Amino acid sequence: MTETITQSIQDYLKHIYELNENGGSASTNDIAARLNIAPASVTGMLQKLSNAKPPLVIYKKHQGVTLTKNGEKAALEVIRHHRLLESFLVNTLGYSWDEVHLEADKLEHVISEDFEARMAEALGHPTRDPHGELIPTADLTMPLDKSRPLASLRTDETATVKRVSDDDPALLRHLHEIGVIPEVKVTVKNYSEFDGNITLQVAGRKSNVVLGTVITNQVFIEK
Amino acid sequence: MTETITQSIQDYLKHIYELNENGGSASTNDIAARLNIAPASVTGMLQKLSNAKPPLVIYKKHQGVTLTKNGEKAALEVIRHHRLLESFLVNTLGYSWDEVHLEADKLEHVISEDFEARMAEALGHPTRDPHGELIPTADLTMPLDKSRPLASLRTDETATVKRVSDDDPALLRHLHEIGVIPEVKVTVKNYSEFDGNITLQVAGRKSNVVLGTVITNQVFIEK
DNA sequence: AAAGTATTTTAGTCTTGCCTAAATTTTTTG
DNA sequence: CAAAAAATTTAGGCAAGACTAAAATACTTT
Repeated sequence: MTETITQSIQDYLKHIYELNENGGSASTNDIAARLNIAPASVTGMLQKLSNAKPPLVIYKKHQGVTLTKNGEKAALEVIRHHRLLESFLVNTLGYSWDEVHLEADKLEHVISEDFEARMAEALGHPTRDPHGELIPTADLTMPLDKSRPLASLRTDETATVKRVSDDDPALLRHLHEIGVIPEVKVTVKNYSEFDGNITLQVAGRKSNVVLGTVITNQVFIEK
Repeated sequence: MTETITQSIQDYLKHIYELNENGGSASTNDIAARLNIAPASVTGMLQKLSNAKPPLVIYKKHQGVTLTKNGEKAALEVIRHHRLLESFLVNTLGYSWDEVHLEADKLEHVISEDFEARMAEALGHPTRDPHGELIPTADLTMPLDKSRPLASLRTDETATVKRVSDDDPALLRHLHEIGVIPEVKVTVKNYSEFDGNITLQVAGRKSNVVLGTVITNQVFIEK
């Protein structure tokens, strides 16, 4: 009997997926921090998920956790929902890109496959959401992301903004204000060895902006 | 400390509201049937809701249950969500009127007040959903419904279809096929004393249709 | 009005998903 | 490399919201 994938489980899988994207396996503590629950609760759930049939995660005590193929499919399903929803809300209901995240976090667990398909259709099967994050395909494959942090650019290099971290609405509003949004061309006019500050020229803007590493590590570009 | 209104509670309140609309107080059994749960479970929840502070229902053992003002507001909130969602899904994603119900049942508990407001705005503040059901106003008042069953019309009477019961998708598809949809003018060409059948002329249609009471009691008109 | 039937409530369980406190393991550091 | 610190797991609990079986109440019918 296949395990029922509850809302709570979807949230675990989604966050484990994202943690796996960066470093290898996701730690109990990191998961707990992201889900805002106690680490002890996470341990319990991980045990459950790894004993599910079929297992959704691979879990060895004290060594963090990785998704199985099944777990990954379930995670990508949720992520696809989330990112399509963000696009849809921006497009159809005039949400701004700093407002969509919370709403999508709730809706992603609830919409039907039909709803998902209709959104994709209505939006013309987009490949990125409003923050530039790649949308898993309908057959649940995650496209390869070739972007790297703006922080890695040096003086005189030019690139296109592809993606922006979406979890801080205030940062999103600020980036929008200075024109740093997906598909915009930017040129590094200066890189400071000391503090990592980058002086950036943004296409279509008169004056340059100086961005610290806190920001330049949250903005991703492709050359 | 105000009671948290969970999804489950919202469902109870919504169905109690609808049962209250017809006969006076809602019985344990009727609620159980609508929610597809055991009557014993309903009793437990009713006790909880009537002991909440503030109470959401008025409940006397063995005598069914009624909503308090607070309970009614909460119910109307959910119903407003549901009906706006139905309109929105039909309008924006091309759902047909027999497909929206299930989707709206899940979404109604999850959307924010902001989402609700944006939908209302985008739809031009509609007063009825695709089935013609009245949408509670933004300040949570239910407009007065003056419609009555098509079954109550007699030969040579003419009226406008206002509303159609939305819980049977097959019936909805059939009604759509024969053109019996909100705001359409109809005329009774014949009423049969024996079986209650009504022969109906639908504006814009060539041939008349004969409808039994099962149908004519689910279609509501105004003269 | 008594008997039988239908409805409702009580009592006791179960599962999910979270919690805290304490124990254990792993990692870091002097 | 041992001691301290950090991370993780175990153990025991709790609340929500469902269930079943049995008891109690209310309604119907003769």
